[in-house]
Amino acid sequence: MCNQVKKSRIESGMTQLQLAEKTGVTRQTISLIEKGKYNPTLNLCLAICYAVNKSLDELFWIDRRKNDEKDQR
Amino acid sequence: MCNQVKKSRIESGMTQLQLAEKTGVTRQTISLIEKGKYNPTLNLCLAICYAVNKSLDELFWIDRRKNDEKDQR
DNA sequence: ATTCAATGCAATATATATTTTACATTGATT
DNA sequence: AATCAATGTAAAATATATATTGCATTGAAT
Repeated sequence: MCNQVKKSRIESGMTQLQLAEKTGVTRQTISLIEKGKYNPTLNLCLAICYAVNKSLDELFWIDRRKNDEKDQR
Repeated sequence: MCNQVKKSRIESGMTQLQLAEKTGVTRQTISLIEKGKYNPTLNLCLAICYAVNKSLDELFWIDRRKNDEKDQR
């Protein structure tokens, strides 16, 4: 519902663990990012992009949040 | 040399302080991001995009790092 | 030559992203 | 029905993004 990481990872035929290893983080980190419960770091976003061969916009762009939505920065 | 934040901020006619206020962070945070010394959070990247009306790719994309470059995640 | 806005930068404090370890569930395979 | 890979999740620990405060410099304007 938030980002396209899970979709792209599956399209790339990778498991969470494989993507985690390829990007140098933990499986939980990948899991939580896919669940939209994490606010990942730019460098990690880029690493994921490289791993699944997508751009930042393709994986992480979110149309301008409505101004009444709470954001956690 | 790393991202296009400073360039886009200036084109938008904003000062570091104005961009900081608009994105809900501190001036130092903006300063360090522009200097490429910070690894900002995705939500902050998005807030900056919205503030200067650019996409993630336009502001933050970095072509796949050479594999001998150190990365700090 | 002063003033002031904009910026760079440093030290310490705080919030939060990420790790570590561990356990539970589901679905496929045997 | 037992095993195993893939995933979800939780608590505590660690690393690091961000805030806070404060001072220095530069350049434009007066």
